[in-house]
Amino acid sequence: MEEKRAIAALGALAQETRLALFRLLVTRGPDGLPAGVIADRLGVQPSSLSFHLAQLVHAGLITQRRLSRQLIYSAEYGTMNALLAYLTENCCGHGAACAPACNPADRFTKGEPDEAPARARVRG
Amino acid sequence: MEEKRAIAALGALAQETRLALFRLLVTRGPDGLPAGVIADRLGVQPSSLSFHLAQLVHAGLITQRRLSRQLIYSAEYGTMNALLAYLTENCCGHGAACAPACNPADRFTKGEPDEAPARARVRG
DNA sequence: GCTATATTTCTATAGTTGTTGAAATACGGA
DNA sequence: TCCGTATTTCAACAACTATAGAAATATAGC
Repeated sequence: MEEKRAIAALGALAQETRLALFRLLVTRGPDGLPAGVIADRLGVQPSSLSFHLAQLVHAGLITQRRLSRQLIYSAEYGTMNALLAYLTENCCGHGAACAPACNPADRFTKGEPDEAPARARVRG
Repeated sequence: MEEKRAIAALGALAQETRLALFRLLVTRGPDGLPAGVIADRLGVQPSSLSFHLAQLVHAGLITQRRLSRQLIYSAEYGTMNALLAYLTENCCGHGAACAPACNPADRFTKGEPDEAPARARVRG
């Protein structure tokens, strides 16, 4: 990840509504949520939510897809992982980053078993 | 980590000078660097650097200590790790975060061997 | 105590960001 | 085609953030 994209991502997350929004989507996996549901959950006005959604999309942290009349937003895990790697770059020596990839695939393809899943692989 | 502290940390990092500054300190480990050296490396004016250093200190991402006439700044790895955990919370299911702790201790106590060190332990 | 160095604090200014409400656009169904 | 729902875009304003330069503070050595 280059500096500019990292700053965009950090700036996008450094705001109450957007941080809550992103964390909400992170827990939802690839399915995501429609804008209206997000607005209800977070208690923000539609125009304000739209503004924040656009910022997160522009930063590459979430993606948008249309499903009939609704716009569905979901977390972009790759960007988040790249950001974590960028922040921790060289923290443990010689070009290595400490942060591994967050990989929600297991959880959302296996029907959420009751026990905690195995750790995501590093750079998986 | 609570929301307010996470936002403060993200906001502190979402700026060109501060992000470069934090990443510089991350590579230096507990030894850190004096303000003057940082100003030279980043090419910013002392008053501007001081402003940015204060923001990072306030966000808990770096700490300050005095060494004679110099003020030495170093990265606060604990805060960074807490932030990574906060961002990835529940991304892999059931309250678990994917991001492990970045633990520079090995590197800085073993004299930086030529090969890459073992991965930092999770929540170590 | 005086001087030099290292760094911070203060003040002013320019630029960026978030909120609101009203109007516009996109889609689906009668 | 007309209507209702879902969502975005626009414009105006208040609040916050970054920068520069000048003045102030802290420390060390003579």
